[in-house]
Amino acid sequence: MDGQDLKGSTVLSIKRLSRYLTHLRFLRKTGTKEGFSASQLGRDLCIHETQVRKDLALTGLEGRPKTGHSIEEAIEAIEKYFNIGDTSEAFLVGVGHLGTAILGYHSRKNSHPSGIKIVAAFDNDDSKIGKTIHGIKVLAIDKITDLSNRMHISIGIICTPPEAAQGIADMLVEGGVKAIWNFSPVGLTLPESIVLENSDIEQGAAFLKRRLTEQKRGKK
Amino acid sequence: MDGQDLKGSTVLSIKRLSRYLTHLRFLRKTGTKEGFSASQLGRDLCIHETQVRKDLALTGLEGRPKTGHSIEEAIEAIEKYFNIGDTSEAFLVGVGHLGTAILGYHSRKNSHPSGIKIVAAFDNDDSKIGKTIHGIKVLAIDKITDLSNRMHISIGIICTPPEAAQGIADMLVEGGVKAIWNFSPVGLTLPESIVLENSDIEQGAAFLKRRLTEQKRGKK
DNA sequence: TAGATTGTTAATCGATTAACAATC
DNA sequence: TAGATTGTTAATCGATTAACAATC
Repeated sequence: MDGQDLKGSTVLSIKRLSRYLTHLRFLRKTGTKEGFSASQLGRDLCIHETQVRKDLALTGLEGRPKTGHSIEEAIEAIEKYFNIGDTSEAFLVGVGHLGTAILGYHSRKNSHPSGIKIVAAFDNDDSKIGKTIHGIKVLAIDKITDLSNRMHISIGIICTPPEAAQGIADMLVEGGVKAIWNFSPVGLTLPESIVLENSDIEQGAAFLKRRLTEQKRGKK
Repeated sequence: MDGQDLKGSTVLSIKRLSRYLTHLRFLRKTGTKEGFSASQLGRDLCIHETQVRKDLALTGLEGRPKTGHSIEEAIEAIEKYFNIGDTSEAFLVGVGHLGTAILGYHSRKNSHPSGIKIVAAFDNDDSKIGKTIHGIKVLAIDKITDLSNRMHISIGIICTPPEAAQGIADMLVEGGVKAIWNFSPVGLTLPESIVLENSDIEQGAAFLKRRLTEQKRGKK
């Protein structure tokens, strides 16, 4: 199986690979060693070593018995798996606190470690339109579809309040985006062909509340 | 099985229940009907109806054949399942863009729809310390442990750069928090008893990049 | 060589979906 | 009553882990 092979890339393996990449970059920056083994990486991230091997196999990476893998080679393989070198351009809609935070991660000129570059932002608030945030100009919502078509934007990032999310998604789809990254807590209805990732932050809060509740009730 | 029963609450069912709650609150606010069925809710959120029934059963909610469930009763049951009425107090560490965004969601005086209230924020940047953001005072990092102990804080929210995350986690644990909500992209090492939720936003970016890559390579 | 590690096949485990009796 | 919907048990599906041959 090589990196071009599409088989077996489930959402879970993809997100683990993202964690491997983050950790390996961290090792490259701070560590002294050039190599690692699947069991080491698994120990660091609390993931079973067989799982790590299967995931790494998805990228086409090959190791050597007894020696393990090269950190540098593994980083390259995972970056290629994610096609990080080929930057995807994105529009971000909704420049509230969260939108501004996402802009901060994805707008810097030369650093796109995840391979996504936000090239314009949109809001319906007149006091924001025209301003520049993190070097990105904020434009009016009604420009989304036309601009997206003309600039061949591939990703739309939705950071609006829930009421607005579906309407914005429709505009982005009409603008020809291939993927939508939805931070609003609503389920969007989209054409089958559109890639959708929901990053509803409040689900994390719910999880914590429930586990704390279990502890409390369990102790009674 | 009733709401006090701890069996079967996996991380997946918990996060689905969070989505049900969001959607049912939305229906209450905007809709005209008082009831819903598991199949309707499943259709709205693209979740199998049997799954919805099993998840709702975890909260102890009971419906009536032919009629379905009451929206109001379901919201109450899920809120009780998450113990949302019993607000948990939290410290937030790292008041960058993301930290500020999270503060915006969880600091407002009277509205804590997820049951988490941030009561203080911390940063190591002198230009931020002493300021008030979203009504919350920013304090120096070295106050975390002592203050957390004295105030009996139950949740620590980490929005720092990756290098700092483990050190902050240690301080929070020493301060007696029962749960950590980690937005930094590193795996934390914590005592078994601490509840941990990782909300690494960049994993969403990785997922989109991979799916776009598959589409592109598949078309070739 | 011996031992550590890889990569893969088989077994297990858990989550989802199907089937169906109960009932309003 | 008949039909829709609930709630649960059984079957299926997919993801994780165990086992093991290959090899440096």
